Amino acid sequence: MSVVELIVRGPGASPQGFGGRRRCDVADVASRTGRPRRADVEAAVLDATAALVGDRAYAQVTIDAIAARAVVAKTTIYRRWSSKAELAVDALARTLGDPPVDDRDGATAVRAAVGWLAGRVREPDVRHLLVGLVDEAGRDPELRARLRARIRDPFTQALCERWEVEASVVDLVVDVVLGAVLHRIAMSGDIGDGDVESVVDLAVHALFRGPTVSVEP
Amino acid sequence: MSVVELIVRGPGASPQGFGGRRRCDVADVASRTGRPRRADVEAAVLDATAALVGDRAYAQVTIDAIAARAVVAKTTIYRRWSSKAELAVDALARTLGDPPVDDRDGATAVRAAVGWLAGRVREPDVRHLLVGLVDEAGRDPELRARLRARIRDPFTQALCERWEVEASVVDLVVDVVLGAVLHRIAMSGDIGDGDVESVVDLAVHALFRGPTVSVEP
Amino acid sequence: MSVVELIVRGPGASPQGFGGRRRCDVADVASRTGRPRRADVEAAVLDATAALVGDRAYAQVTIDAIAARAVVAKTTIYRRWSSKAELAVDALARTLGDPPVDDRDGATAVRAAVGWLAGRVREPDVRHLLVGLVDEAGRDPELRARLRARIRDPFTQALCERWEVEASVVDLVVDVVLGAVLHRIAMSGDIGDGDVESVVDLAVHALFRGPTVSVEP
Amino acid sequence: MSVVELIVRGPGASPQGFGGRRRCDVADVASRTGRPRRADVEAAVLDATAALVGDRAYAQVTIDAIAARAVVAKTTIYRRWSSKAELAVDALARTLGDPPVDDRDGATAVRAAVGWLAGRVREPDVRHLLVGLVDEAGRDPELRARLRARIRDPFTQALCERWEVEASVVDLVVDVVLGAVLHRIAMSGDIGDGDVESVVDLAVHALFRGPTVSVEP
DNA sequence: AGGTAAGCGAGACGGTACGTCCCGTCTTGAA
DNA sequence: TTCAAGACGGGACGTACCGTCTCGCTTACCT
Repeated sequence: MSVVELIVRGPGASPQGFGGRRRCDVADVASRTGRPRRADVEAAVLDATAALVGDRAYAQVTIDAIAARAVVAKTTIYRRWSSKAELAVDALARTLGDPPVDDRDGATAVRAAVGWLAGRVREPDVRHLLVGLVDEAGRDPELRARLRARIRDPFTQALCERWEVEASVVDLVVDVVLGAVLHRIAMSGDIGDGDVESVVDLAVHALFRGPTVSVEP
Repeated sequence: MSVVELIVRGPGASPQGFGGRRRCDVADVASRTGRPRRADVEAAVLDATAALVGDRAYAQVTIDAIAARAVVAKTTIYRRWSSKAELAVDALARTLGDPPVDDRDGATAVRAAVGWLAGRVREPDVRHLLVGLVDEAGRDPELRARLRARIRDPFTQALCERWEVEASVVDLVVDVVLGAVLHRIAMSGDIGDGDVESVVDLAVHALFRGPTVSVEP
Repeated sequence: MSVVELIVRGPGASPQGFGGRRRCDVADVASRTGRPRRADVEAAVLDATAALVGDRAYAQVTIDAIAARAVVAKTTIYRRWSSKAELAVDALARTLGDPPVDDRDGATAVRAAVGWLAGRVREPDVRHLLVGLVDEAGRDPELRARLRARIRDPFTQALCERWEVEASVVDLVVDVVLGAVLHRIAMSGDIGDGDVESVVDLAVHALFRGPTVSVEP
Repeated sequence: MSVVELIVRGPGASPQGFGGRRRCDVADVASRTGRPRRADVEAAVLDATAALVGDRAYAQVTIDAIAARAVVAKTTIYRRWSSKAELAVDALARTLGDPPVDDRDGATAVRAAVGWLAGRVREPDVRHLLVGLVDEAGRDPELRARLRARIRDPFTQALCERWEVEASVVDLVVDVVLGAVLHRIAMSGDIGDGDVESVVDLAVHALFRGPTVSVEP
């Protein structure tokens, strides 16, 4: 089961109450009666979101524009996602994708996976989505949980299962890599390949040596 | 707009909107004529911004609320800062402050300084401002430059002058620390003291060992 | 904006501001799709306008106040009327109403109708609206046309059809009566019943004698 | 003593309390101490006002624009006139000017004077000023008084003195002529020469026959 | 085959904030 | 004192999105 599938389905249907009255979760299509939902809407909307977010920043992308681009009514979007942020999380998960399969042994493969993540977050669409969500997550605990569950956890989990490293340390590594790359681009507009390498090395080093490093002058 | 300017541009050159042009930078006080700007406005607005941003997130803080809290007209704010972002940068610079003076020798003092930065960014006001600005910086190169110049450069410069480390490496350290802490809080709502330590150690380690680290399993 | 329109114009053709285009005319209800406009909004807004304009002058009445009084969002007003002036014309037409039916023969009835008009324009709401619009009409040809079509023409037409007088002469009579009454009140704050009589007589006299009168001392 | 002089001086210095604290009246330059007022400011400001009001409508002309055009500071304007309306009245009086001297006998000369007034009010500058003031006069009794004293009364008075007609009737004639012409232009954008003639004839007829006319069908 | 329940497109709606414009007042320094 | 210059408080403007709602129509499943 790919991370994307896991994300879209959710790791346990997680009906933790998004949306007051509506049934906004994409997954629980359980209802048998009535006209079934158009199957292609979800992908169209998610792709439209990612495409628009590739050009302008997240806050500049309006729901109306997404709806227009996806050739879908705004109502149809809000029927599936209760807010722009929720939609963005799904769009991000879909755009981000899964790390490539890697048959190599431990450290090499782990480094490659972290490097892949660092590379992905440099892309405008991923970056804009993530930065926009980080902003909104500051004022919405549920969004934080969703973000964790859909973006960070799948990655962490994959690494843990495959190469037996501790989850909490991997979480930190992910936060360091994503945070550092995003912040550097936010400050400078871009980040050089060398600096990406540095950040990844830094983080992965911590992964294997343990997080705490003694400093001698 | 001075009369001289008006004469040069010709009367009726701009059929409406005299006085529309602004000189928004707080710094270029150059103008010697006319009523001088109230000296206390800047501090009042900046403090009001920081105070409001301590409670809710940056995007939730309206210019009207800032004006009301600073007991100042909205127009007065727009006369000095051309946008909310520009105002936020100044508020952040003011709120952040300078690292405490430190007489100790090299590594210890550097670590302390970086640790101080990590601690500051955990505070709600600094964090909200910085996260909000990172979001907006994605779509505004000038804001990026401003952010660099007002927030990161002073810190970097202080470290470089005092303890002779390379600026580009310090920049990276700052980005790693800020990025990692912000991202962790965005994902988890909080960051433990231990994790802060880890991140600081990680970054400072790189500072002294050089950025690139070879990894052996 | 329909999906079809969007497709024709191309996706992303207008990078922001979807839905920015308005169809402000209250009349062209043509659109059959979408949520229908609330039927009671128009009357509520128009009545609110007339009521507020009865107290203070037209320029003092804000759109926000009208919206508040009509218990309607400001955006809803701007969706139907593209400007305050357009709204005022409709409010004026509604408030002014039609001259009372009159079965009497020619001159008597005509005089009564003109007298009715003179009486109506003395009322604060009609007067404030008309004076405000006259001011704005000076800088807006479309508003002039609208004003003619909605206010003067219906009255003129009614008189012409019923009693067979020439339209151009009736137009002049209307302008004389309205103009004179408004101008007198603007200059003096009020106009006596006798003067109203004089003005009406003056105008109606011209109506039947023809407009040009030779003067011998 | 010309009407303009009469207007500028005021028919008795009339210190009826415009402006709370300031001494805004142009006339009472009595003060002996301090720097004397620049003599040319008044004409420059009044001319600038008339010139600007010739292009755009009264409400579109800002005090800043007038100040810029007159090459004068806004403060200087407000030192002499307490509001835009008061300034406009003076500008109107100056622009309007006096009826040309006329040695002919009674009716002919009276008709010529009224015709001159009708012609003046067709000019854009006079018209815009007058219409704008009529609008504002609706909400300001003092402005009404000023308008009467400076615009209508001098004209009326001149006619009364010279040809011995009753003031109240002349007032009505003036209101009919000005009102009708202004209203027609407001409605139609222009008024033909024939219609001006008609209006003048109408009014002057009333002047000599007495206002009330019996109507027989 | 008809009924029922939901999906869908379209767009109106309430609400909030924005950034601009202009008014009339004020505060400085120089004349 | 006057004047130039321009900051200031205040109020309204018209726009932009958000997320909700209400229509009429469509499309499945269930009697």
